[in-house]
Amino acid sequence: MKAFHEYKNPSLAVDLVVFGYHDNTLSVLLLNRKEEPFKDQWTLPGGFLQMEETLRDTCARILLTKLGMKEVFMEQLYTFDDPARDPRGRVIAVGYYALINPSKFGIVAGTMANDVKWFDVKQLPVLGFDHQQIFEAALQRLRSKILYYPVGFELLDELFTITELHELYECILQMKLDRRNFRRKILDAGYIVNTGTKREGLKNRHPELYKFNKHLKKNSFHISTPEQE
Amino acid sequence: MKAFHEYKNPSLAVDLVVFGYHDNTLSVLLLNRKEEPFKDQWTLPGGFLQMEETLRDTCARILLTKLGMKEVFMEQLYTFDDPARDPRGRVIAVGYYALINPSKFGIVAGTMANDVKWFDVKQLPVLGFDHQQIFEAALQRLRSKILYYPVGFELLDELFTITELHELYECILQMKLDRRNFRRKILDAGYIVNTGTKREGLKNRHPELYKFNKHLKKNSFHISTPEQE
DNA sequence: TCAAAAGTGTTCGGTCTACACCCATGC
DNA sequence: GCATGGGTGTAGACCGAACACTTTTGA
Repeated sequence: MKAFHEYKNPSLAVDLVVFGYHDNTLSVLLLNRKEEPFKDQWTLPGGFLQMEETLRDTCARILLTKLGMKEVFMEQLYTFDDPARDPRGRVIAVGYYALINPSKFGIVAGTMANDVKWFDVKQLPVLGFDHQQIFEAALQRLRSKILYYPVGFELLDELFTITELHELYECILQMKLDRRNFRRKILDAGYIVNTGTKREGLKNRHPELYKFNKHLKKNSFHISTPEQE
Repeated sequence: MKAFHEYKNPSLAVDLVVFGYHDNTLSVLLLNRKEEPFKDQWTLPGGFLQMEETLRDTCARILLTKLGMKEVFMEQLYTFDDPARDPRGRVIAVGYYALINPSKFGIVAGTMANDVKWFDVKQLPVLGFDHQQIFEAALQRLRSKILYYPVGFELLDELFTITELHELYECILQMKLDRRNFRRKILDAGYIVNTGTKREGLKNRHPELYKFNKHLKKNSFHISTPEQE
């Protein structure tokens, strides 16, 4: 057996799938690379792990320095190890996904540097490296997670109406959900709390505003979908 | 930005949670370390990634060379990155779990080298490194996966009775499941095929032998548990 | 008073659960 | 024939899906 330090090590990177929700559209944040390889192509934000960092630290550093975001929801996805995934050499990438509310950081389409851009998940450009694969894993995880875990609140404002939450679910899952059954499911699960206030200034009846219940009793619910996968 | 090769890299290892099922007991394979750190303590089998290997390759190499097993079911679990998880230095470990049928490899308790041993998952010794955490993640994954994906067949012989499959489920989930409802659920899902043969030589009625249906139509089922988690 | 969205309740049908009964075998 | 486990059926509870009606608001 070799001594501990004799092993050659691949580089270790994280790649981030940053989801944002705005105007009834689920988007992903992409960077336009200014260097080879994949110069002028769109890729996921990412970076190399520093020796003293945890993987979460690395993600947080990238989110803060490259994108100006902090304290966002984040979860590890999967570790991607195709030896050919990076033409520069052997790089193992740990995929993470993050959920952010774009309005919190004042970065919406058009106002950002032209090398950082939100893309509708339904209309992604060709991505460099194996980032298409990482993106797909993230979207799949988000879609299955939202069915049994209250993950949508990370994407909305602190106060929201049930209709807004409903639209978010339909947008992420890309399917129609019965409005009334959705409402009952979410309320029964105890995930949201009525604040007693209403959203004003709308044309029609003023809907009640809810907030996320951080101290919920039950720890799971289940939104049924016609095609379980 | 630093040039590509200037980054220092942590070591990259895999750690394996190898599950085996025998005599109505779910066991994990542990190694007794002969070196520091954690000398004479039990740990999960593991090893460092070689530059030309995928993570699966590394797992397969460890399984073959250390344990004499090949062509086993394997799945990536999670990547563990606590900077203090290995006292020798910074080591990132990608956890994998494997499901094997001990009778296939002729390694059962007592016949193996005394530094390799099966332990009942209910009576594990204190583990070195962060291997307790990795083990727990693996057991949790196995328990949730078996509810909707036909993963138990990796642990059984090619031919098995429904009662044997039922006992396996009860053993892994650590709960009683109604015998008759279990039978219907499994049969309706189409996951097993009646071979027409029967297990002979038992005291009572000879049960029918089934095999796993590799070409199933539906791709999911759901075993309900009293306490959904 | 009308259109449009928000809020509430009810019916129907399938699925899961908790059972009881018969069948095959070895002793 | 009897003890033991294997195979099959069924009534009731429960839950989810589909759907209709009333309420509130701005114009």
